[in-house]
Amino acid sequence: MATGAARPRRATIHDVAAEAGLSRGTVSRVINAERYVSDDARVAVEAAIAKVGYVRNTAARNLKTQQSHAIGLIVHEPHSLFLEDPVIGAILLGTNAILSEADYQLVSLVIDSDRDSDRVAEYLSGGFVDGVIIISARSGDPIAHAVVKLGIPAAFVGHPPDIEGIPFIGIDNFAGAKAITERLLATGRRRVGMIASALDRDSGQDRLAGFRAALGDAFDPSLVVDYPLYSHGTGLSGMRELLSRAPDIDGVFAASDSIAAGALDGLREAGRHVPDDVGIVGFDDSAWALRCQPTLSTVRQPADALGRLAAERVLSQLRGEQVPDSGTLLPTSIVWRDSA
Amino acid sequence: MATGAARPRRATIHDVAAEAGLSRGTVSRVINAERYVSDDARVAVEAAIAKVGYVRNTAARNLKTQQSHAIGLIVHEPHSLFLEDPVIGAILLGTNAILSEADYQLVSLVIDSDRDSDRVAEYLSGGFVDGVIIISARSGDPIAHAVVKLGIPAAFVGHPPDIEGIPFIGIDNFAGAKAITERLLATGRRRVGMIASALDRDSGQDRLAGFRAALGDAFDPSLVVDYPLYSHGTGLSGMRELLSRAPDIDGVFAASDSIAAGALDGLREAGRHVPDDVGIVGFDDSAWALRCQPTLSTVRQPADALGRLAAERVLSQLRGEQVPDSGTLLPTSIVWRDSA
DNA sequence: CGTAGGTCTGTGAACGTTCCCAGACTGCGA
DNA sequence: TCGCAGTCTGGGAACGTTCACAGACCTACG
Repeated sequence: MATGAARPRRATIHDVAAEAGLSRGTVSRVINAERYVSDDARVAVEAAIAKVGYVRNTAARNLKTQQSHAIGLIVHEPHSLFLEDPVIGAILLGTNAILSEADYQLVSLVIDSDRDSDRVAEYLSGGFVDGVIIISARSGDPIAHAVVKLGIPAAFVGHPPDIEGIPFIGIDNFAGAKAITERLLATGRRRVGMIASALDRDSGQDRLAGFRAALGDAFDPSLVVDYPLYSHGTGLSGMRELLSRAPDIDGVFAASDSIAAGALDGLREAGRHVPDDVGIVGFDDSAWALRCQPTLSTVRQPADALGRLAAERVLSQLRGEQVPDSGTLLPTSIVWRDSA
Repeated sequence: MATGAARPRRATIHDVAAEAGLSRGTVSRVINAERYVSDDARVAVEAAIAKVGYVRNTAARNLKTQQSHAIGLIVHEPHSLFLEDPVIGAILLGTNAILSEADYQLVSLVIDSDRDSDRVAEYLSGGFVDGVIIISARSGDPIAHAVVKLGIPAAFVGHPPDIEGIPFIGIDNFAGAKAITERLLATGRRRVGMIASALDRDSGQDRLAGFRAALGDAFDPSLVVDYPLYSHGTGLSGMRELLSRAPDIDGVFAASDSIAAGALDGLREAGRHVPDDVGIVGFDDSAWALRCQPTLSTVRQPADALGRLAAERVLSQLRGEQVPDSGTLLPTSIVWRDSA
């Protein structure tokens, strides 16, 4: 029999009240840790809860309180990348850790097309979530504007250039990119290029700007290629392109570790040795970095902390606290390994 | 201002009824696509819904119907692996596609420790999900037994050896492993080893058994190493161990693509050339396979279909249909590339 | 001793939906 | 003409919780 027996009726707050010889109200006060409950009552209720195996009915609670106790995590990436990108994964884990502590359910909403975008906007207006965390929003993002309009408590991870009124948590992409490029230059490289990506977002823009700032007058626009996605494929194509444009290239800053991994494959394909012929540095210090051959020098970003902080920002708005409108930038650090 | 303005009251079924000049009951019948609604009423209600921007209140619905409209996806893996493993990712995507079509919310429950296990068991008994899909259950799994006891509609992906009464969807690991090992042998390899993994699960066991069957009398237990996790690290350690045990090894069956990727790094480290010195084959045909250098010959498993089918099994139980107690095994195929 | 203020408890009402029943209307055959 | 089956609609009741309110009790102070 696969259909299973009829499930037993779940215990309600009434059963607990009857068992404890008290009223609904008192039980509710114990459950919600409110004031004005005597020690006797508290003990009795707790014993009764354990005895009848009571678990609070979320639907009834949500209905009465007009809240969903859910937070949406909106990710603007293709589904495939969502699963593949270790940075997003780490952010998700951090967010989830904080939210489950606070008894909130995380709902992941992946936006892959304009159709998704509309569906998610409708979902948000339906009150299915009490707040949202938005990852990697692009400029002109309709979802972000819908969130502002609906007045839903929110936080960005990363900083979309054109949206006001929502706090954001990010990293200093400019400083990180500048620092690692300088470090790469310090190894004596003369012809240094970049495989840029996601220029429609602040992360992509700022990493490029940092690279440019590090090079100063030596900056050569023909040594920069760019592609939309932070992906292995971007690195492979980008490296091929750079090699064809400048066969004498001896250093590459890849805008992410996954791109760097692709670039390494591109160099291997072309018979170049890393780091002797070409030095490569990445960005993220994700799971890719250690798995590369040779191991990748990269910029470490605290992805887990980004997720945690964003979640805390949303929760504090939900508690009605005044949240600083401005953003927070977390510091990055350089991890130097064997690829440069 | 980050706190946002007061949100407007959401339209209810009453508003729709008033707008359409009909009663609650009729509106509800239209929404739930029931019989006995006149065309006039249907049109009027649909217009009213659009006009007032009505979205159904899930909490109220769930409360009344005593269902959560959520399905749990229970994954027995460390959090890190959950994000990294492309097979699990593909299963998740397949599951989610089917469930969201049927208006069910997917809730991922990752079990990383015994504490998690207890928490999830309690969660399940709380009625937060109407059904569960269990991935990669180990033998003697307490959660699986709890599910049977609670009578929650469920389906396994993969087949835990000691649990009856729950349908499962799997692949024929034995046949796949046997076939690719035979193909590897056909390239003329003489000393073929295996890096096995997850021997506490059917997938691990069956892949090892298939390998053994393919070798027949030539099977040499000293050429098999095993580690708990399907991971890159397993492949690296395993390859080092195999090389130290049998320096003349010329073929390796890795129990997963991620293991194969690690093994490739191990061979590179030892200066062996693939496929000239050693031929390597993997299992899964995941995103890793194409990214390896050289590209990996492997067994393709329809991970997306596994997820879809498991979801459908659970949904049909929810509809009260009789589901065959037995399992379904989906066929695998061999994808031959450059690593052997 | 009366009263004020604090603590604690019980109860009715409400959240928005679905389910069920009663009843109105229609068409059709006896 | 009547009854009956089928179609359609309206409204009461209930799901399990939280909140507001009312009232009981205790202590302490004038």
